[in-house]
Amino acid sequence: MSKATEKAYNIIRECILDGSYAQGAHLKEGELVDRCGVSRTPVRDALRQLATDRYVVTRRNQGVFVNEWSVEDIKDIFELRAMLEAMVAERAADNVSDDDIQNLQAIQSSIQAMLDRDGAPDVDMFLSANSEFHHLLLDIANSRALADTLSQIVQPPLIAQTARKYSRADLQQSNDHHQELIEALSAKDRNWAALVMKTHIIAAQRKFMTSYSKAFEAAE
Amino acid sequence: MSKATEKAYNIIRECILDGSYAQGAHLKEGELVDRCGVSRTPVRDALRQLATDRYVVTRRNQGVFVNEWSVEDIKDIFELRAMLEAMVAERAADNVSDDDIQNLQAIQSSIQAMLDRDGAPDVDMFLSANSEFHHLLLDIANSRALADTLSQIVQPPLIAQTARKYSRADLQQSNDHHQELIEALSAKDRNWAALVMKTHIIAAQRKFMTSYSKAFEAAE
DNA sequence: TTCTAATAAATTGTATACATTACTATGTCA
DNA sequence: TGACATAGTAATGTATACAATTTATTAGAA
Repeated sequence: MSKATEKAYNIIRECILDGSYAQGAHLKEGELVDRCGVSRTPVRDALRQLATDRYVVTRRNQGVFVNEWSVEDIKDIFELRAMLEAMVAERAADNVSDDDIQNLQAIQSSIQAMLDRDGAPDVDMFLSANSEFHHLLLDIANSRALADTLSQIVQPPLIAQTARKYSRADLQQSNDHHQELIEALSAKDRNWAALVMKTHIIAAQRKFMTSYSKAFEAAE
Repeated sequence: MSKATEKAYNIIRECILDGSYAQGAHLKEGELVDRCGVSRTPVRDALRQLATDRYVVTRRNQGVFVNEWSVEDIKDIFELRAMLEAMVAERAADNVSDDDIQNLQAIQSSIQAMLDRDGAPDVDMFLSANSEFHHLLLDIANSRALADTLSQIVQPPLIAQTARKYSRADLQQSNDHHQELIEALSAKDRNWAALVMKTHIIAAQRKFMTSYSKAFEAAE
């Protein structure tokens, strides 16, 4: 993405994530031009990219609207993601090197160190390290098809929106899963790795769905 | 997509599919404007859409290039598709109605009737009926996440490019798989359905890879 | 000759004016 | 009052001019 387009993309994306534009809201190009300080051309480019990333949907001659996700949609996304990430884990188990193990372990340990400190857990740190962990796995799995597909599945705004509600216990469980996954990879056991990963995602789903269902019901 | 954009999209896509633009070729906007008879704006929109559909890749300040697929990439795509379509089959088995079964059977029978006729098989008819069959399954499975994901996985030009090389026996086997899938769905047996579907895709992969590998080697 | 630097050409990125389409409000008729 | 037609407004779609960047060409020096 070029400079102006990227600027518009980030601003609009942030507005969707923080709720400035609610689900189903109509994003008007003129307004976005004012808000982003660039002309219509990069705004339109940004909107196309946001459509690719499923933040918005485009309707011909009508414009762009914030994508709406039902509870069923979210369930399906997690189910799909569990399957895809399990596939990543399997392939990673096939390809993994000693160096990879060390790198994964380093991320896991850094999260653990954060969790062991007193005070409120640093959720931002967790989110970025967690994302790093999964991306490293994707590298090891070495499949363009998987990487491309996952990048468009994991996006949905809703996840980023409510990921901050995890408790310390939730984060600890997640990092325990990471640890067990590293064991499975060290053993080059693709079945074990796949099952740990499915567990990991399904556990995340459960925690997400409880908080999301409430938010969803409250919104109606 | 709007009128002009759609026109440009179809023309450029066709040029990629028929090889006018080879893998890795640089698609220049100026040239495409001449070829499509529309201005740069819709041409650029079309290129963005082709990027989301994985026909091309975009490099900042450099332009758009025809996506290149290695043999490994193609393998991974089929593997991924097998898994996704199996998931579709499972969910379809859960949701399927009597009407759905009849509609699927109608498509299967129309393909069979075509195959039973003398002379060369009508590959175009097969491709469109086959696509109809899989889309109907996707409807029955009723998952936006799956539908969105599959729509971007099945795209790769290469498949459309060499699908025409299937023999009558290949097409018959494919339609036999469809028939068995309908049986599995009638029995509402999600495991059977998933396995038949995986078989279906893997068989297609095998046939595709043999012809594609040759084409790939010849091109070097 | 080969590498580098400067410059020219070509290409993409951005802004904006104009065209077309969809939406809204108003007023008329049933 | 309500439905429909119509005019006006506002939005998206398209074309084009201008800016920034990259790529190609040329000239010069080692």
